[in-house]
Amino acid sequence: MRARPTLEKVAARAGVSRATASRVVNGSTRVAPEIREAVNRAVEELGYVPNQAARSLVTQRADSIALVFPEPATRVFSEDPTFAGIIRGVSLEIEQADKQLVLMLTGTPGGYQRVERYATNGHVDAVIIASMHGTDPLPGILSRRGVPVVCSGRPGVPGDLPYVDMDNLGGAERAVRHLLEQGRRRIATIAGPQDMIAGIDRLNGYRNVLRDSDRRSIVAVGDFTRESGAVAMRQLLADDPEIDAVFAANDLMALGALRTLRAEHRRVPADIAVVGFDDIPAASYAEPPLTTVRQPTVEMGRRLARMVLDLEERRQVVLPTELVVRDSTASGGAAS
Amino acid sequence: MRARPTLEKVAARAGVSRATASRVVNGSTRVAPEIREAVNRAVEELGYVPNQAARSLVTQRADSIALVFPEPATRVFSEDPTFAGIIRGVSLEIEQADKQLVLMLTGTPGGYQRVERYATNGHVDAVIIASMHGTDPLPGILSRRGVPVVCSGRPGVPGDLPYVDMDNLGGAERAVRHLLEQGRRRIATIAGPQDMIAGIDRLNGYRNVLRDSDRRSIVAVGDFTRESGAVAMRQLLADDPEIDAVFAANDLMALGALRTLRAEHRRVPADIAVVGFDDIPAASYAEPPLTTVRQPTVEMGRRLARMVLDLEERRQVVLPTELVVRDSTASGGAAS
DNA sequence: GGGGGGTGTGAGAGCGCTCTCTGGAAGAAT
DNA sequence: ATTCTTCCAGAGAGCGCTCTCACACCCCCC
Repeated sequence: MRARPTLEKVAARAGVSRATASRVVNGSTRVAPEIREAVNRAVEELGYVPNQAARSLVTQRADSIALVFPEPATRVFSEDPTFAGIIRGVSLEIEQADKQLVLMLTGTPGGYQRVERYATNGHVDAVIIASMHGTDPLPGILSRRGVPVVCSGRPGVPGDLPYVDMDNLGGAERAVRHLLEQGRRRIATIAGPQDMIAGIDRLNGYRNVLRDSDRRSIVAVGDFTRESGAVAMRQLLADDPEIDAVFAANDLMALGALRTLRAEHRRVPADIAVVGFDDIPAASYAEPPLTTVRQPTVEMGRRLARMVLDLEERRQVVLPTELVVRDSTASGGAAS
Repeated sequence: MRARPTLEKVAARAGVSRATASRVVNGSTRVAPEIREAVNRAVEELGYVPNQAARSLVTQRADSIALVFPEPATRVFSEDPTFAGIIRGVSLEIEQADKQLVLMLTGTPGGYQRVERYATNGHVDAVIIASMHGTDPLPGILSRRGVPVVCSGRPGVPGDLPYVDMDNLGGAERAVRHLLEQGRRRIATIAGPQDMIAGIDRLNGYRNVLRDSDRRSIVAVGDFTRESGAVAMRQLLADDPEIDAVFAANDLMALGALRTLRAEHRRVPADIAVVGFDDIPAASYAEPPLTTVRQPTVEMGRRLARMVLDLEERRQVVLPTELVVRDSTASGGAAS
């Protein structure tokens, strides 16, 4: 590999000082047009690219952003396309800002310290944390150490940490209201883990709507996996065989529920309607296609990135979710 | 953010020179034990962390590795857990080597130039390319520019570029042989895109086995999406209604085929057996659970990383695949 | 025509680190 | 006892860049 040209060489070729060359490269306007031209030509001819390390050393900026997936997240990583969407969104914005995206999956339990070291270290300018558990200490720690941080999902501990969240509450409310509108009478829910904000909010949304309509809640709790959805559905059916609708707190659990219902010979949507949450690709291919609540995952990634890049005014953003109606809640079924 | 301590401060506190402090920090053995001890204590007390930029500037190494997903890959990103597995594997090894993982999704068409600039730039020490199309020019370009490169998947153009590939050929052969052993007579395939090595190899595996058994090939081509699998299956059925087995070149297409078969009231596996490839999570939850060929994706990621970290002897590795038998190919079905 | 203000360029320090080179002390060999 | 070798620590250069400061120059106004 031939040695890369330095600013010095560019300056020499253009017949100016290193300082002026630097000014041109960094887009300063206070340079005479003809000189700017000469420097740009030299840059072009030599194929000059600034040395990031040297630049960082003096500017104290790294021009890179860390995206951290804490250990619990890495486990579901492969089956949950939410993360893929976030990564894409973040990547899009980071690329536009001409910075680098450093991905950190804290696979090992000790991974946190590694992240802490790297982040407090000047390696990265800011950290985006795809934290699932609201009680995750990492955002607080980093923030206190002076590292700009933004969380995907509202942190559980109240405070002024910046975050981008989905409207889980509103989405759940809309989903359950939709079931009511379809004439469903006994509406159960398969809730998510109650130590995750998303799980809590979605259950609250369900409860809010049922309370307003004077119906009682029928709740089973899963852990966002397909298997737990199947188990929860069995339990729900055993508890109350009259159930005619289920709101699952995510699609994976809804898919599990569908499986149980098939095994128990309950027709969907004729006997029982099912709604999920997330709108993962598999939802639309389910049998029957699953009504669900869509989340703007790529947009979430973008906003997260924009926030740490200081392109965003607000420090706390909640993105709207959208009900996607498919066959699993088709109306008229309740009449049978 | 309080100023981070420098080596100078550590040296002062330990009562040694900067050079010696540097030696200790970098684990040189040629330092007296008591001095090493003193320096380590100072590091501890001050919470010293080396400045990577300064280090890179002099060592000419970036201590970070780029993982590049070319544009075509980013599209399927969200539905294909293969990539998630690779990322995890790479991340695991990189973490162990105490380096950084820079993720680059070349979302925009112009993204290639950005990757090229970054890589030839000293930003990263090496590049891992999750290239899907065998004819991707990027690996060759970077390699010629002196950047260490390794590809996930065998490059289409013959040469000595390092790669880690799955045993697509062997896996396909085993799958089709399995169908023969189950007594299936007319075995069709839904092939993948023929501009991807994985698509080509899997089709060749299918052909090899059928040729050896004097059966004729029945081929439809898809593009690895669920929808294309459904379409291909319809076409296959129209072409030859006597088909009693299908080998799909990936699980998504197999899932699509399953959907078509259900719509056409063909029983699986009684009337027709289905095999997929990849063993994505959805395969085991399909109706019926899908027989498929498992790929060691995390292991692939690890090997890719180890290769660019020079921890691997061989420059070209093919990882074994494994047939996972589930209900979709249960035997006896052909008799009905 | 001389002083003030503005504008564009160059000189040079220094970011924090590694690494070579030199020097001195201690041990081995004659 | 003297010289040679070995080993360890320190001095200092310099990686490539940015940025402050000083300086030269030109235009305008009184």
